[in-house]
Amino acid sequence: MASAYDPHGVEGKWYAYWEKNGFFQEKVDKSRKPFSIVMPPPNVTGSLHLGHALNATVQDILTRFKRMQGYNTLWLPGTDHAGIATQAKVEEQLAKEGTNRHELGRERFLERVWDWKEQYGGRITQQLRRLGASCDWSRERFTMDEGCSQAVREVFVDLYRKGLIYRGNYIVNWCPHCHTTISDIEVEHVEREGHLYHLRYPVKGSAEALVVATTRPETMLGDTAVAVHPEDERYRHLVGKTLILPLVNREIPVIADAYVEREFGTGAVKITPAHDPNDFEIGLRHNLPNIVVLDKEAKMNEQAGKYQGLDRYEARKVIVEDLQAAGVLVEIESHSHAVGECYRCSTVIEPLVSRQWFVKMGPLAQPAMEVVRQGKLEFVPERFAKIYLSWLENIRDWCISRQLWWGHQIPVWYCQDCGAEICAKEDPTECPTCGSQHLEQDPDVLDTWFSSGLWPFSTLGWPEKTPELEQFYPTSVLVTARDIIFFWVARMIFMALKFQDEVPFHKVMIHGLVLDSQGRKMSKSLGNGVDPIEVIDQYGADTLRFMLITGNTAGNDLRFHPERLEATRNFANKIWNASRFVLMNVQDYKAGPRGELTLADQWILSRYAATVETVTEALERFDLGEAGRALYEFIWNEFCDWYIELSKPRLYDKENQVARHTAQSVLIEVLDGMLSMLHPFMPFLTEEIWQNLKQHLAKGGETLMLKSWPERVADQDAAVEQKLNRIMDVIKAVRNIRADMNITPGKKAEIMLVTSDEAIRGVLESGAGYIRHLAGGSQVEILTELIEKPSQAASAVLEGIEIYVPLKGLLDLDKEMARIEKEIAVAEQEEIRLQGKLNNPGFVNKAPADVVAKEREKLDGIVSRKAAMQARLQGLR
RNA sequence: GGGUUUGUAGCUCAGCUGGUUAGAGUACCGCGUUGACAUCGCGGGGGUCGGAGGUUCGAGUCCUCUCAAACCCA
Repeated sequence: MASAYDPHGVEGKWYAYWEKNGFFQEKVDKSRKPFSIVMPPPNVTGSLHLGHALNATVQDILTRFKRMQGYNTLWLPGTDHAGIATQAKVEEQLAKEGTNRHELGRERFLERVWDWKEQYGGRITQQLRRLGASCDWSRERFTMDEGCSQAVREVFVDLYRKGLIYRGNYIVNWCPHCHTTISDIEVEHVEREGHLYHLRYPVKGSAEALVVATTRPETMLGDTAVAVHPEDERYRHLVGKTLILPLVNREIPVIADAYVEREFGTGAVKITPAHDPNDFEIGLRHNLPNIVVLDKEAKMNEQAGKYQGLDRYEARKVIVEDLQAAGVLVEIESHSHAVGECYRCSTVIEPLVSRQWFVKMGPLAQPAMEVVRQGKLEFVPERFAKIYLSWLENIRDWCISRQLWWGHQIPVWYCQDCGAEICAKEDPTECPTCGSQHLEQDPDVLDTWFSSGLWPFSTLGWPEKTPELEQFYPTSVLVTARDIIFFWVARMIFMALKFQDEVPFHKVMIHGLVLDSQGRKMSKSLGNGVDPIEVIDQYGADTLRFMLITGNTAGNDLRFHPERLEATRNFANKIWNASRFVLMNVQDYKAGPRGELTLADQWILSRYAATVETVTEALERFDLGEAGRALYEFIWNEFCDWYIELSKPRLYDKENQVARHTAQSVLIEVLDGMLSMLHPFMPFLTEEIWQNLKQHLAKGGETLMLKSWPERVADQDAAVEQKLNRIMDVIKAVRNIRADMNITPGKKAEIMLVTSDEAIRGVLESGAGYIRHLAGGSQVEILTELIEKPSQAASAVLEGIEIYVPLKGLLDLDKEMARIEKEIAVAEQEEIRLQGKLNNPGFVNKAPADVVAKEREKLDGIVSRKAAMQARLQGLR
């Protein structure tokens, strides 16, 4: 084995081995408890980013853990057809070829998209393999595959027939760049500097005028009213009067509506129902006409008269000039306000009234809120339940039609002869009303989230009643980032409740976003993205995985710091070398009953037991960071720093084969368990090592990933741990002396330990060898008392133990006295603190007896330690 | 405007239901290479836990207010 771990070659080798042998696949097995996860499908156009890497790592850890625990495990992968994104990719291609989708026609265009998907769509799933994802690729799904499409049809038709899907003329978010509607949550609100234009609208038949304030003067052409607050004294007399709309000379009414904010602008708002969602609502309340003045390119249309053909921003300029010339413009104020942008292309969206398909949310949202309120579905961390609920409480109907070609085409046909509207699971051939065969399908497709909303059950075979659906549904947990709670999580929940009468998953585990080192979102435009594949190439997948999950706590965002990768890489190397040490020293090991366990053996087995417990419990509650940290500490600080060192004398002692064999057996046992627990976190490294270790194990197997999870054995031994802790304290104290006294590590020194306590004496005697070995002792002498204190010795005092390191002629007396004085000062501080506490009647009377006893014991220890140090100081003077 | 989160060592973060002298990694200082590892070992310095009140015998941890930052919603 090389002296440093090199992930290159190792990772690909084991992934291929696992996948080829079908270790990721499990058949439905009713005799075992199921554990299932459906992967949030990444966009088929996408390539892996760190967010995916974190998401997949979390799922993989949980899956590998549960698999080792013996659950019937399924982690189902797949990709999302990503309507706009994918269509845009192919349109880009076509543009390069000098053509476009309209020239190609719908059918040929879709062929091209499928071709594209076949060719490039597998990229992200290949990248997930690099990460070590142990999902069952044999069950990989795609939101547009046959089964998912069938489910979409089923759901659409059912909701349509129940009146939960309707078509209507409403205001929607139109992206002039993507040429499609987008849903409310696909609009990002961005704070922008703009202007507030004050315009004077004359009152008909009067010299008076009403001044309105607006950020979008160009939409005035579509104004159909002006609104004021009903209780606004300034304008009360004008309500019901008629205004003359400048430039177009249309008569519009002054209406009263409580929506108007009196303090904002002039307190009078122009109402353009066709181009503003709030105005649209007001328009409905007051029965106002909608006048659409912008077209699908966001250019002024024929309703705009002489402005027709102008882009909305050019139109603004021209109209403002005209208004000024007409004396309508009163003033222009600077004003910053939130502008809606398309989440994909950042084009300012245009609210537009048009005819679209909607899902009626009220009846679907209610049960979706109930299951969370009743605890049938839990969010981890639970605070995300609040965000989810408040969103559903204010939900508006969901616009599901998209003016794209790539996606699930809406299963509604219009009869060209009688005008009938047909919604059917199977494509109809003739009109059921008039028998005509002139049917035309609605050209729009469904929002991508409509199909991903069905993901937890469509991927398990629904609408068929499959064994998979029966065994693995509801899924155990959904793991996802917090930014798609609305987009996706909520939709899966209400769809599942509607079509399965059951939650889609028992728990939702929300993790944070991966940010750059300055805390900014990673984005293409900022160029601050980090490619996980590059990280894997450089450090290995195990390092990336471990760094991602130990970086912070559940639900919080994580800043990406390259230095942390180095630290984790070092940890991987540490494991590698500790394992290398074990393997090098067990070459001759033969299984068989071991001899008596030493204190060190008992100690590491006790610590191991505690670690199994901590790690298992942490994983059970999805606290991966805690589990990872517990493993890190056990492996580095306990196994490597102490146990390996403590085992060396026995391993190197050729005289005592029983002792050597016993040490070997404990090393093997602990290493085996340690690798098992670490496997979900660092699958490649652990498999590589374990394959070398398994020949020494009673229970081998083909792969570590199918090995059973270490049992939670309750043999943690507090007495043993206390004993070894005492020995460690002595070793640390001697090391401390040596460092302070500049005794070079190579130089051995005599160590004298004095104790009058029988029990402590026993412990020291059993640990004398350890002390000599780890504290650089030439010999260790244990005395009950010391009549003549050595004057030429450095010393330290522990509870019940005095330590002397004789330094013939080398002792710097001043330095030694200063050392002791400093120690005494620290002890005194502590004594004062404890005395104060124990003299407080409130504490003594009200605190639990064991807490008080502990404090008293501590004080006694300090007092005697201090006395011993003072005596020592006297002796030196 | 409403909501959520964060504020602990120079930096990045732990610290579960309030109870040892508040931890780790990294950085820094000193010593060190004979047989797991210099991607290492040993030792060390460094924090009035954002601020102010309060509850409590006891607060980094609970409550109120306040300051600062990030994000979400309107």
